[in-house]
Amino acid sequence: MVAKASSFKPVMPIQLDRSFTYRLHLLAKVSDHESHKSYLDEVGLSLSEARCLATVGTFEPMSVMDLADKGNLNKGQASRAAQILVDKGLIRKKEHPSDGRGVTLGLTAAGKKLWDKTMALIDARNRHIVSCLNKDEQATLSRLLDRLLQHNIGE
Amino acid sequence: MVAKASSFKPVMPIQLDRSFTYRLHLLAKVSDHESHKSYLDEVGLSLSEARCLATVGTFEPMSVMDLADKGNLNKGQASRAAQILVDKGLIRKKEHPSDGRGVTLGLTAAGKKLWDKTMALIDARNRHIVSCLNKDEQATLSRLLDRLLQHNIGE
DNA sequence: TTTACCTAGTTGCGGGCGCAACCATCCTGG
DNA sequence: CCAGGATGGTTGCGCCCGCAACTAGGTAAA
Repeated sequence: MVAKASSFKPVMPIQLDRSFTYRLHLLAKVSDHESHKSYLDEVGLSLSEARCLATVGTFEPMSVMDLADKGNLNKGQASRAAQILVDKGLIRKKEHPSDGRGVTLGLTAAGKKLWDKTMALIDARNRHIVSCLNKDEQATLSRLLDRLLQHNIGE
Repeated sequence: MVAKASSFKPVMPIQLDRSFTYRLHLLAKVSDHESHKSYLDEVGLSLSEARCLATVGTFEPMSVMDLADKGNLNKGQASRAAQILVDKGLIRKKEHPSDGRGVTLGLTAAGKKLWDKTMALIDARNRHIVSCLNKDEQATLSRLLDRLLQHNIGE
């Protein structure tokens, strides 16, 4: 007999590992994990550091709050992420000219150099992850993603 | 003039917040966050606890390694998650009959009751998250997800 | 001007997770 | 039998993140 401790499950209520949230969570985890390794190898930055550098380089000059918005972080995390990159000499923190509370984040020269490499890496990762889909399928996925995001953000 | 600190960006190399990894990461984060709140409200379990309970209830009897496999956790996390649910009186840990190292995880009576509620919740969350798509679109998304997972797992 | 709120940013705390070291138990070959 | 390796499970450490408290600087109204 098979281990008897369990009750019968004649019909599985839902297929746990077929559910959207399960697969979505898994795909994001795998994708993040691969990206993390890639960024660490190629530019010596963790996933979150690379994302932060990419964001600052793309939208500079920006405040910490801007970084939080664009990077989908809370302000605490944005503050810490920025500080890490400042400590690494990749971004610069200046005081805001007219508001004594605010700061202005921007790339240093070293940061700019690494930003170029990082953006290329991010691009490569993005192309790789969907390389199993043809152009049409990629476009479809993109549209569905947008719909899902719009529907699920701020519900 | 606009803040001068930044260099010109005549052509944006890639649209950071349009990239697949960005949107995927964001969608998963939002989805997990909503699920977390829902589970906490309705059954008093965190996201990971609810997932663990759902998994054990679906596949019991199972070992800690089985839990790690089915729940996409490493064995450390699986061990801790199981212990938390044991401490909450929801699952039971028995020693494996023939292998002194192994344990056998299964639901307690209280765990079974909460499992029912939890599975209903997970089902509701899953239906809600894709409720903005019609049946065809959901099926398409499902197929694309599977392709992406197959391509990106163990690359 | 002074009081009360608002906002930008920092920091402490705790949970989730990956990783690696570590035990205990088993298995296999000599 | 016993030495060495494989395997199941636990635990310590560090990173990432959400949350909330806190500081400091603005702002508006009495």
